[in-house]
Amino acid sequence: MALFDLLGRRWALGVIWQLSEGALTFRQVQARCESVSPTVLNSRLKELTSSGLVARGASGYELTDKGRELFGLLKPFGAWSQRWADELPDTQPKGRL
Amino acid sequence: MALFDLLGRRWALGVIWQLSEGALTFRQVQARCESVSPTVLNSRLKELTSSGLVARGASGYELTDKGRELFGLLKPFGAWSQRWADELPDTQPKGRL
DNA sequence: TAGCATGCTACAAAAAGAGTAGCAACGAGG
DNA sequence: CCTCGTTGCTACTCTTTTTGTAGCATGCTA
Repeated sequence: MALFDLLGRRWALGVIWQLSEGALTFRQVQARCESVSPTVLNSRLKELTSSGLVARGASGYELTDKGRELFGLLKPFGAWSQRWADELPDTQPKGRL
Repeated sequence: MALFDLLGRRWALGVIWQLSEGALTFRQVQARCESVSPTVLNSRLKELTSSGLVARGASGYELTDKGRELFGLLKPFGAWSQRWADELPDTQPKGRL
């Protein structure tokens, strides 16, 4: 459950997803996750770093081996979410309570 | 990203995980996710229901076919998180900022 | 030295979540 | 019919998390 606690925070999954395509600087991550505030991004980055999923390399933040492992598990979600969105024409995927 | 937005809310992943073992009543889910408040549980359940991942059956809430598909993708996380927790002896998995 | 990008912190306001109470609806037992 | 217990859920208050905007310190280039 600790993993779900870590990943169940806003932008945690998004950051990992963005980082999977290669190392990114702080501001690059920020730009790709459009509405993420630097405060939260910094928190997520610290959490993910101290969890050994992300590390700082020469060219910015990047996934560690563990992080890439996790992304391997996460990758199928991309394709699945496509189909899911397609087959969900009548409901609002972004439905906020 | 809509999927990550949905799953990146507290207890969303946990609820799906619990429901994977069979239908549960509202209070049963509540009991298994120890610290989830009824307010949030109700929100998550509504969100997941309107996203077509969860439905109400005779014996409570249960995963739909889509929900079970998603759980199929989620399942490997269980084993992976074990190893991850083992290899992370010096940091706090529950580290709150 | 001036300019610019980067990583990050400060701070206040807003949103989400936790925790506790309690209500309406239902069935079982008396 | 009247309790008793269970269930799904809402109300309400308080705390934590997230947002949004500013801005600072550092490092590089010119």
